[in-house]
Amino acid sequence: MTDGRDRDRRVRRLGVRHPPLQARSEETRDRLLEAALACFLEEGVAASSTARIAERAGVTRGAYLHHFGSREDLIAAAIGHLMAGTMGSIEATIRRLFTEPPAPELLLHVWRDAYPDAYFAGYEMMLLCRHAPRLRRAWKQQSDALARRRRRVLLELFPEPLVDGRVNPFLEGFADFFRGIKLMEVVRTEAETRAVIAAMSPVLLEELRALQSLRGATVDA
Amino acid sequence: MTDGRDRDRRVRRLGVRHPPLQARSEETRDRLLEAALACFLEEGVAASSTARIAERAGVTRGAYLHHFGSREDLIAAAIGHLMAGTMGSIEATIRRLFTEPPAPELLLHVWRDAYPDAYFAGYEMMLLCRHAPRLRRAWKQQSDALARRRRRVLLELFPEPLVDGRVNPFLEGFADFFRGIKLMEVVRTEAETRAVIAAMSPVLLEELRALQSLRGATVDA
DNA sequence: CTGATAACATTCAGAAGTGAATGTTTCTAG
DNA sequence: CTAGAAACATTCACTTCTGAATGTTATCAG
Repeated sequence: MTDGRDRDRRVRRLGVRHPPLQARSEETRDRLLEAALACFLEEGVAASSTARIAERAGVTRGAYLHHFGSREDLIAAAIGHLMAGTMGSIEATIRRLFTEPPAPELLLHVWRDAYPDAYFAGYEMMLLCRHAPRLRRAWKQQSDALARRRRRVLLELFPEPLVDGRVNPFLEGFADFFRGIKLMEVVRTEAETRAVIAAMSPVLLEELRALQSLRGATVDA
Repeated sequence: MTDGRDRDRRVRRLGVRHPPLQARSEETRDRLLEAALACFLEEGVAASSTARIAERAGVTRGAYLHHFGSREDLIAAAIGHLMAGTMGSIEATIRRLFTEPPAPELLLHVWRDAYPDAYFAGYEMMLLCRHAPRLRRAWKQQSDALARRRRRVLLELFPEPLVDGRVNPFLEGFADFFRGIKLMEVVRTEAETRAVIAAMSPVLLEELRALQSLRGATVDA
């Protein structure tokens, strides 16, 4: 009951960090999350028991249980861990989309760099959200943080009035297209995937060009 | 061991169908598959035990076990059942795409009619395919059948040389976009979804118009 | 240096799920 | 009308997973 309050008080008393112990703890936590994501990716979420994850992390099941009260806790944390890990890549991709010339290769690179296999674990967890309110809340919280960061990048590249009106929604749709592509990789060959991207290239690149031409421009009202 | 051969011989001897018994059997099978898909959709594949599915189907666990030797068998069959059930909708959607005027509402209708919630079960099963070769084979077999049917519709609407070269790949990408949209519905409001569709409408509709203008035309070589 | 506490480890009991094994009923061919 | 097979039902044994309970070790404030 009062654990949370006690801990807060202690943390306040000691300052924000107490490195040695805390550091070890956070490393264990990180190892567990990394192992969880790797396990989800390679064996599937359903097949990833907490025991298997702890084993892969090289910690005991007890350590896992110390950090995460339940399997759901772990998954919720894994969602955050995955998103945090891909923030950099997403930021880089956005900059690239609106600075590099929109050639067909650009889309191939986006597909390869910005949509790594790790996303399969994300899709599985996203679908879990459908039936787990707590996971859905965790997802929303994390994706909101990601959206804020994305918006900051876009505000650098575009004048404010344009961002929410045209660039943001297009980027969402653009991302959705690649999410669909990524999902279908499960049952497609790489050649088929490339063919689909190639088929959609003209329209996407055209819109990209149109948006690029608006960079730095301002729109009144 | 010889069950398969014996059965084949018997079927050949008696003709392709022996209705009354066979009918009851197939009805049970269908109920199981329907229940499985409903369960997958409403509770998630992971949470859908064979017992729960049998219960929902209103049959005993024994009946289930008689029809499907393993849980994987059931899922493989469910993949086929889901695809078979959506064939008609897909065919109708394709006809609609290339006959109706490409207005923004068209895309909203496509989203609503051609991508029902039932697809969430499909996405979960698709992701299972990543770690289950048998499921992947089942998926490929079914989706090939679906592709053949789709091609037949397209050949009606377009002269042959165009189908594989331009129309088919575009349709794939078009579908991928909506798959991504559908997937993200898990963590989006309907308003957000509509905004994304609206943002992508111009480019998609333009391409659709371009393809429509090729209907009935022929290309030599 | 010492008590308190966080971090980690081990054991345990209960729940659930799967498929094999073994009945029982219903139907149909001959 | 009867043998036999298919459809359906029940029971059972086995494994696996999870989280609670409880024990041990390492760190730090005073």
